[in-house]
Amino acid sequence: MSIKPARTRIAPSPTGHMHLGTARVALYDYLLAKKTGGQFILRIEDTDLKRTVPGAEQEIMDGLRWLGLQYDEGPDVGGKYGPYRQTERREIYQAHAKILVEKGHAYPCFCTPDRLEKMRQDQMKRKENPHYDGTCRKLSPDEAARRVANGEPYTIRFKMPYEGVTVAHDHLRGDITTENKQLNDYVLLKTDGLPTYHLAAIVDDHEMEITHVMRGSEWLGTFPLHVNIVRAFGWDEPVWIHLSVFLKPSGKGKMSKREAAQAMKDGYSIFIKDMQELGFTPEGVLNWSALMGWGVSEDDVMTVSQMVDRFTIDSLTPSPAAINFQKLDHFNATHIRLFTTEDLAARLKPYFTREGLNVNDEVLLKMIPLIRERLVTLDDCISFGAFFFRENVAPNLEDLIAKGLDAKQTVEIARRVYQILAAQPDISHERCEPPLRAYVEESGLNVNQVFGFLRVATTGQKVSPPLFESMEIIGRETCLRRIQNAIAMLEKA
RNA sequence: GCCCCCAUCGUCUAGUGGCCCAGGACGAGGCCCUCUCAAGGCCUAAACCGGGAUUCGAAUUCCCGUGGGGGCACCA
Repeated sequence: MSIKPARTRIAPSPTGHMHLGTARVALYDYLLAKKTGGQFILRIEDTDLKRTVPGAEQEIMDGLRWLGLQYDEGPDVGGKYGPYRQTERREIYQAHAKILVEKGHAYPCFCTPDRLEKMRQDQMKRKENPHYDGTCRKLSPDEAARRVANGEPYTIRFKMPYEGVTVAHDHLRGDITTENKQLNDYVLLKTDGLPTYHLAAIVDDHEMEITHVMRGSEWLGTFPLHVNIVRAFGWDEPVWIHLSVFLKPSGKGKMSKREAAQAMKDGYSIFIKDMQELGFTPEGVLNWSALMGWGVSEDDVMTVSQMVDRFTIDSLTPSPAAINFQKLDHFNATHIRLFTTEDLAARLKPYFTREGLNVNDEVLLKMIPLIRERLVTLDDCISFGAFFFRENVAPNLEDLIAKGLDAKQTVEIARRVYQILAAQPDISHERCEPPLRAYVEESGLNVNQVFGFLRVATTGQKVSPPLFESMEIIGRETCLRRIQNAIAMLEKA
């Protein structure tokens, strides 16, 4: 691990919802920057005007902030390497494209999309690899300049060597050798004057002094191109790290729209914006995604600061990883148990409020220790603890009836239980459990028959936090009233 | 079709020639604890894709298959 401060960047394009994969790369970028005392940068790659969707940029910024991956430089925070939105940097790319043309590494191309498309069709028909045929590469500089001056629309293409090989070095995969004839004269600058990714990313990474480029392995195909562009400029290369992609849970192929929809049905998502709503925590999501593609030998529950301590780019893994949502549950639940009561209270409150419940802060603080280890997602607090904040509960009659008994027999139990509890000066755990246990003993009933009734009567549900601790929080008056209601229900049955 | 990448339990991974009859985590199963549900504790099953080669010795190196993934745009 280099001790020199690293400058890393996450460079998403605002073309849709922020994906889990983006979050993971951002996390690694963040970890490396923090570990080395460097900077983590957000750059928006919005050069495809047709695909840019309104709000997507904001979603990315919100997503990063929600995750706690605050960038040191970016469109909305500034920085001395700005602007951080590529559409605001078009002159920079045009100037650089010009440099490449002047150095003989690029050339203007006047071929129309129609001609290109026809050319491609012909090549396919002849079973050749689709590639630019080099028509405009043969143009003399003078003629090219004349046609440009004439106002003819043109693109700038990179002049890829026809012969030889390009050796590009990836930190995780070693040297990757590609025959140059496999490569293409890619377009660097489009007719609209905006750059393609290939030019924009390379220029920006250099201009912004990015030291480590982490990106998805879908860029491996054009990796040799990028390396050639850097070399054509005569610049130093960053450390390149191509991360593997995420596969769908079955491991067969990457996540598609269909899988994303299925995940949503199961209460999961691959989009960051959904995570909070589904009750996931930044800690859980981060810890989970960190471990897909990063090999940590043991004790893999980590906070972000622990991740910073342990992170090295050498421990990243190159193989594709299947998404495993069960593991998300595990990490989420584990982190929830690590939160302080106060912290958890603040995080839970919005979910209760969302449910239309009026939260009493004192009660909230008291009930949290009871439900904490039962929560997998934050919104589970509703099913486990909504009854704490309701005036009345509405149990099902069949749940109320003790197992193996009928309504009539249960009424007997209920009355007895009421009597016992009403006789207590308070409804504390210490006070209530012993006499109730004694009653179970002498009546010959089993614990679940008695406690089960009480649980359903007081909480309204069959599954709840520990009974006596819960009753203590619910309070004497409310408990007794709820038991009375239950008795009334049973009597009517 | 062509090119590139990847390959250890079902899944995520540790392992950089002997420490490995392969370790951890999730998940699964069992037991304990127990007022429900959890949590927790203990235990079990579960993997080096196949074939060659190098070596005294290979999960670890090299070849060839096979499988999987990605790419072949004036998209990123």
